[in-house]
Order: sequence, then structure tokens, then C-alpha cells
Amino acid sequence: MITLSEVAEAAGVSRSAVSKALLGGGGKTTKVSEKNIIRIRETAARLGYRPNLLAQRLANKRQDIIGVIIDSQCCGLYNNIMSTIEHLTFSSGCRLQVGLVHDSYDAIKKYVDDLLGYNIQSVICLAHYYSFAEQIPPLFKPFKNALFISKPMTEKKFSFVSPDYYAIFYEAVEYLLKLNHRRIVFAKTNYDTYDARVRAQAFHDAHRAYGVEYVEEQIYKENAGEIDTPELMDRFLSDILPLKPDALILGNGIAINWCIRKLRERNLRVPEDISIIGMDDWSGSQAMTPSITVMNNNYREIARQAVQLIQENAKNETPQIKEIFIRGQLVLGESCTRK
Amino acid sequence: MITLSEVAEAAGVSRSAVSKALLGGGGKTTKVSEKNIIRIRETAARLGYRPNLLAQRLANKRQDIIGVIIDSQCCGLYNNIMSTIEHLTFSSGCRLQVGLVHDSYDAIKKYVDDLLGYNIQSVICLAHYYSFAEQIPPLFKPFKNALFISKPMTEKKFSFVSPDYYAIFYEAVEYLLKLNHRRIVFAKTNYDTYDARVRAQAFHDAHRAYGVEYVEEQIYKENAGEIDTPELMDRFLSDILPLKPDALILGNGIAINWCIRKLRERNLRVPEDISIIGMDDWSGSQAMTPSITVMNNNYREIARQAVQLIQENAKNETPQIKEIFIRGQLVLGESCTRK
DNA sequence: CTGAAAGCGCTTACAG
DNA sequence: CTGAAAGCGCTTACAG
Repeated sequence: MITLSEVAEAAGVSRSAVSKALLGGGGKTTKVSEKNIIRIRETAARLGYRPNLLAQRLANKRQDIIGVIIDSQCCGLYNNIMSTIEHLTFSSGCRLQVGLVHDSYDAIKKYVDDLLGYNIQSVICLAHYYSFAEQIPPLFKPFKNALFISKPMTEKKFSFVSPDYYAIFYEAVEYLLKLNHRRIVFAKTNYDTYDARVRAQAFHDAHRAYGVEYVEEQIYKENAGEIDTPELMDRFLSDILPLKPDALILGNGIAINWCIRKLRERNLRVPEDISIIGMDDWSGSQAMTPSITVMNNNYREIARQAVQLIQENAKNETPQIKEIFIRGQLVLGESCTRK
Repeated sequence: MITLSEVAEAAGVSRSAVSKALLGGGGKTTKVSEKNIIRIRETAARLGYRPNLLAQRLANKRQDIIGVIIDSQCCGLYNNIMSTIEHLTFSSGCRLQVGLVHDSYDAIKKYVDDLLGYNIQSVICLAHYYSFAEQIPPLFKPFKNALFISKPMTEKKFSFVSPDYYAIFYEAVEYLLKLNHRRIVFAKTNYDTYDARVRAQAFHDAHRAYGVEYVEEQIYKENAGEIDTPELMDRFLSDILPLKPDALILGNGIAINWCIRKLRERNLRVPEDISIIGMDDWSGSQAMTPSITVMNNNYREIARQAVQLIQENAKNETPQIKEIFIRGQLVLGESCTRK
């Protein structure tokens, strides 16, 4: 590896001059003549010089790096978010340092330590919806500029950009009620996460607003995560079909595929016998047969606002805490029909 | 930020001692008494000391970091690969530095520069199947230890771990031919990538082995990428249905969903009228109705071997170049039937 | 316009 | 067992 000193020696100039000519360093006062700039550039190119980023960052502390902690399982779901974040930060000359974790508190803690060890003060957390959801936010206290995607489960104030889970869920339930559904089953989880809480609340509020009674069993809490295996789906259906549901609100595409398949085995058709709404949009929801009515969370907009906020705060000495909810929209498919 | 020097001063010992007691540094000869170790640890904890990783890496050059360059669009497809890589490297005390790109030569080049600038010599590339596929591998020459997932398009020898696209594709075509299909259409792309090439070759070889003639149009080359929008699917079907195909080999789940939907609009059923095989497995392929026969590339095994090889090579001064093909397997669904 | 010097926060080889 | 010193490859403030 060629160093800056070697370039300086080969070009017969000082290291300050090379720093200025090649790396934009050299402080405010260092000037280099046009002649030397050319010679330095030529020498560097000839030697194949590459600046050492570790040394650069150690020396001047300038930080244009944003840490990202993301769960590898979210990757599909958050695909739009990540690629938008990547695009926006990259085009503004910023870099991402990505910590990929999977459902592991220890891994998240380790990556947090790494980011702090690299003196990275800005971080976006997309991995905090677990059974241990409330243990994650405290890990992010040491950062000057932390931002969560989705509202974190914590007392302390953090900036976040979150889907407005309540509003979209309310809209979905309202939509079903207006189509005369009277027995909607919502496949919640037994996790105590923010989204699950407010969805249950929206379920309740919408029913109340429309004067429709429901039994507690219509909010299904038996499952830990997605109902995305045939076995889990069988159990789920055995549990809830006795309630004679006319609509189901479920998670992702896989769950819904299994659901449709398993309903068919029981001679139940979607939407004729049971309507279905998906809680998360996924690419391909409109390609299915029937196409699925889904809650589009507007992830691209979430990512856009997240990047804007974190970059703004990265400039401030005392970042301001903002809580931003992004409205989603119900994408109407063929999976719901009037009763 | 508390530094090592401050801990040393507060504990009344030398920096070497702190380095040894806290960070496992201090060289071979530095010894610290039990008494001092305790005091140093206590002091560090009290002050909230965090080692600066930049300084550590700059000073001792020890590298336990593996770079990864991955396309954000691959994320779904390569989800299994990435999470397996993450798991295996993380549990061996290694760290990943992930560069997330999207279909952009410039971004890949920039991330390569970054990795080299951080003095990272080991890198896994999962982003080299583009229209500019052959421009990517040269970027990775400067690394001591580069490894590609999927065979790269290049003359130079690189290590890679790749799906055995040829074998699995041959198996799929053979399967269809044995089920008496005689007009198989393969939705290739107009990209000149390794996988596309050998698939076309396998298509040819299998037909020849079974003495089945085919016309060139059965290898559809009009598309740039996946046929994953309704418009592209309409055009594709308009183009190939006049050939009276009895089977289609297509890309991912979205493409296949659109295909089934658009075939139905034309009163063609899967598999009764047309059989379908998917070229890439995706979670949910077996949940669909009908479930889809897919080529499972065995990504987890690919990831496992990739990590093993790159970690092995990271130890060697002169890494050995290995070319590893992983056999996949045909997962039989309901989307193919005997003609 | 130019370069010598001190510093970033860690290392390790070396001398006690 | 212990610490002073030189070094990693860059910075920038400063003095010419």
C-alpha cells in the first residue's frame, strides 16, 4: 500500500501539499501551486495511491457515515426502505455502515458497540420489533443522533419515522365494516410491540364507531410471529373458523398464500366466503389471484423523511427529536367483497 | 469520548498496561499484575471507556472484517445467503462491512474503493449480474481475497461459489420432456450473463438428448430483466403464445403470479393447459395455488461454503483460487402435469 | 506558495 | 511486572 508520505517523497513535496492536492485536506491555509498539483496527481496515479480511510477518519473526525442496524428478516419487508436510504445517502456523498442482525439482542448490542467504536454518531435502527422490543431502544442512548423506523417501545424520547399503523388499520377495518362484514378476525401476535398495540386499539375503535360487537377471540394472539407455515396456518384456522369469520386481517404474502390454500382445502373461497386484507404490502400483492387488498405503508416516503431528518440532525450540535407518522393507503384488490 | 490515555492516567498506569488489560493488546511481552488489571477494568467501567476501533485498526492492521457488496434488489433473492453469511461470520468473531448498491457501476466502484481504503482485503461480491456484468470483476482485482457468489463473467481467475445453473436447468427441462412436453418456452433475458448462457445451453442439450426439436423463439430474449409487471407479462404472452407452448420456465414469484393471472384472463389454466417452472426458489413457492415447481439453488449451502473459503483464504498469504459449484434441486409442486 | 510539527487513539518492540 | 517511545497514515494550525 502506497502512503501519502511516499507520494510526497516521490513528488518532492510536503505531505501537507499532497493532502491538499489529493484529498482536499491541508487545512484552510495550505496552498499548492498549479504546477505542483499536476505533479502530485500524476505521481499519485503512477504509484496507484489510495488514501487510507481509517487514518483520514481518525485524524479529522469528519463524519459522513450513517450507521444502519437492520434485521436480515426485515430485508424483504424493508427492501424499499433500505434501497431508498442507500440511494439518498449515497447521492449526497454519505456512506452507510450496515449492521445486519437477526433476531438477536446480542448481535444488535455488538453492532451498536462497533458503530460507537468507529465514532459514528448517527444511526438508523430498523431492528427493534422483537419479543424483547423494549430492550433495544436503551442501547441507542449513547448516540447523539439516533432515529428509529417505526415507533420504538420506550419511555425515552427518540426521533422516529413510523407508519401510522393506527390510521391505516382503522381504515381497513372501517372498509370491511362498510362492506357489511360483522366477524372480522385479526391475526395479531403475542408480541407486545407498538404496531400490535395500536392495531388492536384501531380494531376496537372502528368496531365501536360502527356499533359492531366483537368477541375477544377475534383478536388472535396465539402466535409468536407470522403465520407463515402450513402447520401454523392449520392451527390458526382450526382456532378461528369456529367463530365463523367473514374477514381475516393477516400479515405478509406467504401467510396469505397459505391461508388461501388452506381455506380452499376446507371449501372456503376468497373472497366469496371470507375476505382477506394484508397488513403489509409486498411486491406481488396485485399479481396474485385474487389480488389482495393490502395496507401500503408508504415505505419510500418513510425512508425519505428518515434520511432528511437524520442528515439535518447530523449537522446540529443538539439534534431535535421529531416524531413523524406517515400515512399509508389501502390498496384495493379483489380479496374483499360485500357481504 | 474517553480515551485509553485517560483511563491510564485515572488508573495511574501506563497506556501499554491499559491496552493489555482491556483490549488484549500490549504485544507479547507486556504483563500486567492481577491487581492492576482489576483496577484498570474498574476505572474503564467507571469512565465508560470505549475503544476507538479506527485507531485500533490503524495501529495493528489486524483484519477480521469481510467486505460484502450486494445489490439491494438481490436482497430478497439473496436473503438466505446474506443472513447465513452474517450468522457464520458473526459467530466466528468476524465483522461484515456491507456495501449496498443498486444496479449501478459507479456505486459498486465507490464501495470497492471504500473497502480498499479501509484496508479490507477480503470481499464477497453478490452484485455482478447486470447488463454491464463483465465490467464488475476487474474492479475486484486489487483485493487479495475476493470471492464471487455465482460465477463471474471474466477471463481472470476468481474464486467463486456458484449455483450449478446448468445442472438444475437441465434437470428441469428433462423433467418437462419426460412429462411429454414438446413446446417449452424459456424466458431468458437479453443480458449476457453466465447463468443465462448456461441455461440456454442446458435447454439445448436436454432437447437434443431427448431428440426433441425446438425453434429459436422458444428461448425468449426480448426482456431486460424479470418479466414482473403486468405490461411486460402481456407482451411476453402475446409474443410466445402463438408458439403454442405447453410449458414455461420463468423467473421469480412475482413474474409467475402475473403469468398465472394473465394466462387465466386468456382462459389458459396452470398446469392443465400450460405447465410452469420457476428458475429461482422463493419463500412461498409452495404456498401458492397451484404450488410451483421451482429450482432450489441451495443458497444456504452456497453461503456456508463461501464463508468457509474466504475465511480460509484470509489466513493464507497467497489465497488459493477455487471454483465451487453447488448442486440445487428441483422442488416439485403442482404447476406441472403430464401431457 | 511551502513545509515542519503536533495530534487523532490506538498498537507493539524494547529497555528497564 | 512496568512504562517510555516510535509508529500506523492521515489531519490542521502555524511559521516561514
